[in-house]
Amino acid sequence: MSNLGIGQLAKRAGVAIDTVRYYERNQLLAPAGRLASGYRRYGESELKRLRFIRRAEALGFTLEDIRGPLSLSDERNVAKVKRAAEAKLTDIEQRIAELQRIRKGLRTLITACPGHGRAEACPILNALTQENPR
Amino acid sequence: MSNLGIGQLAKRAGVAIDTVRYYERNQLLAPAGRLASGYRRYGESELKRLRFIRRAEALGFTLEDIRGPLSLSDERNVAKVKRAAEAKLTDIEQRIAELQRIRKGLRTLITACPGHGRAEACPILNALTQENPR
DNA sequence: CTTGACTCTGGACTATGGTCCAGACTGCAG
DNA sequence: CTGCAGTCTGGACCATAGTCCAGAGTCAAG
Repeated sequence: MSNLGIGQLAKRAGVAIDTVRYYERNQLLAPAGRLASGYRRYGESELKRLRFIRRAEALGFTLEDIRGPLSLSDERNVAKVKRAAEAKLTDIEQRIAELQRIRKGLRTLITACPGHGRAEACPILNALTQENPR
Repeated sequence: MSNLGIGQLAKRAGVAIDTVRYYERNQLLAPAGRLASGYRRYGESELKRLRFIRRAEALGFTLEDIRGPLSLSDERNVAKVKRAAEAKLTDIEQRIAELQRIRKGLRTLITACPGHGRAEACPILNALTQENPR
């Protein structure tokens, strides 16, 4: 271990090989060391970084966030990381609120719709069709 | 009214001209009638359809949903429309649940993070870095 | 008839996060 | 040494929902 080809690294991190190269191209991963042949070589630190990225994604961070506030060089900057997490939380809360608004609308319409009969009796169609849907 | 150019139609429906043409290209709108010059002409029904599409989008339907279950030919099929609305509700609820899971994780980490000091004392960084984050 | 606004077309481009491909080269086991 | 698996590169492509552009043609007011 700790001297991995790109295939082994990808497998251990649970990502595709192309994803590793994509991350390198997009500065999420530092350029890998190379063998004389040009083959990339990785150690434990790259594996950790890759797992770091995956966990950050699972917390709702975009790759752009990870490139920026959560970048390699900032992994030790606690204050910046906390601010990034707070900003992301605000963002997530707004998305939840928006989806809840949509859910409420759908629930209201579904409850009121008999599921058969004339289109004019279907509140879903009416809501979509009328000038002032409610 | 009821004999509109694409510009008037777009303005009344509150969308961009390019969006109207995009919808036509993608079968969300039937091919428009044409003048001898090739200019598209629209009436009230197209305006209604366009507004229908916009409202459906606001309820979380994708253009693919609108092309399918909410297509022009199905606007009168109450049972199908209700099923589509129910499926969309389920979808929205799953997205909400996922975001709530993420929100919970972020809140826990933010609350526990002092916002300064050693990186090792920052639960956000620990969660992202460690093998078994919690 | 001129002028400016409107419209036409096909195709390129945006952001996001990758995925896939061809053609060439390398590493390693037998 | 052969052969197969692994890797290299640059670039094309996916979905989503449009947006923008150039170059050409058209409509309507004055």
